[in-house]
Amino acid sequence: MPARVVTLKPPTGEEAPLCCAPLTDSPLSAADAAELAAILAALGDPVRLRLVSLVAAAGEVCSCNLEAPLGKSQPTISHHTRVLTEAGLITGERRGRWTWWSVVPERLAVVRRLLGGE
Amino acid sequence: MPARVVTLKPPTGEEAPLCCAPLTDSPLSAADAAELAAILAALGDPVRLRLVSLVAAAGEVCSCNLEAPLGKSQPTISHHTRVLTEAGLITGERRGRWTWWSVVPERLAVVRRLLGGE
DNA sequence: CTGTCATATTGACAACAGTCTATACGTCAA
DNA sequence: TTGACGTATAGACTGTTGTCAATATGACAG
Repeated sequence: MPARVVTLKPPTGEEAPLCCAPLTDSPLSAADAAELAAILAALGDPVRLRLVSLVAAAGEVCSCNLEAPLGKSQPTISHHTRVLTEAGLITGERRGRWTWWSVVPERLAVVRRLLGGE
Repeated sequence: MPARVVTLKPPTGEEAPLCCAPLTDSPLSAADAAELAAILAALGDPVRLRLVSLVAAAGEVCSCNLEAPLGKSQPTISHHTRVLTEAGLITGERRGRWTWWSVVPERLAVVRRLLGGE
């Protein structure tokens, strides 16, 4: 089992404005649409959705505990964690040999709000 | 401009259970993940997102008023409206020669709830 | 019936995405 | 340093997706 704590760098330097009104209120700008679409596309895969769900429900999960429940190979899991990380939906924290993943709740909140959340 | 009102058939017969707890509370089943992912994938395209946004903001829009703001050809618009319809996110209503599109707010609400909306 | 107009469908093509095997990289223990 | 182990990357393959030109469908007007 893991031991020390070494925070990973924020994998992408992308800063997300993505702030404003729900898309049901006023037409999205092309730029906002592109950014929101990128997040939604990251969530638009069954394996990644379940991955996010597993991580969210557990609080923290290491990659080694994702392969079995998702039924995918290690490189495939690594691929999906990367996509989700680049979308800002999860973050990885390296502790020794293990990488522990957790969700970024604010990112999901952004999606909810843009989708018309009250 | 249009005239008579003839409601379109519900384009896909798919009935969506997709009911339960937010994916942040407990791991999604493979089936729920597949269905939610399909909706999110439909929203995971900039053109479709803006299309939904345009329709939602205007209440109702006919296809002929989508080509210009989205900068896509007529068949491409038709393609995207179909994808969104099959995902249950918009519905089309035929009035004479025009098809008027409107959003299905409950469908967006489903997404928000599954994404952890309170 | 015929022509016109709005929308849908078809077919084609390039680009992308999900998956795997093989391999490289980093970290810890001895 | 060396070996073992968890994770990341590279490369290849396949299936899907966004797009458009061409064509079909369906509705209204005359």
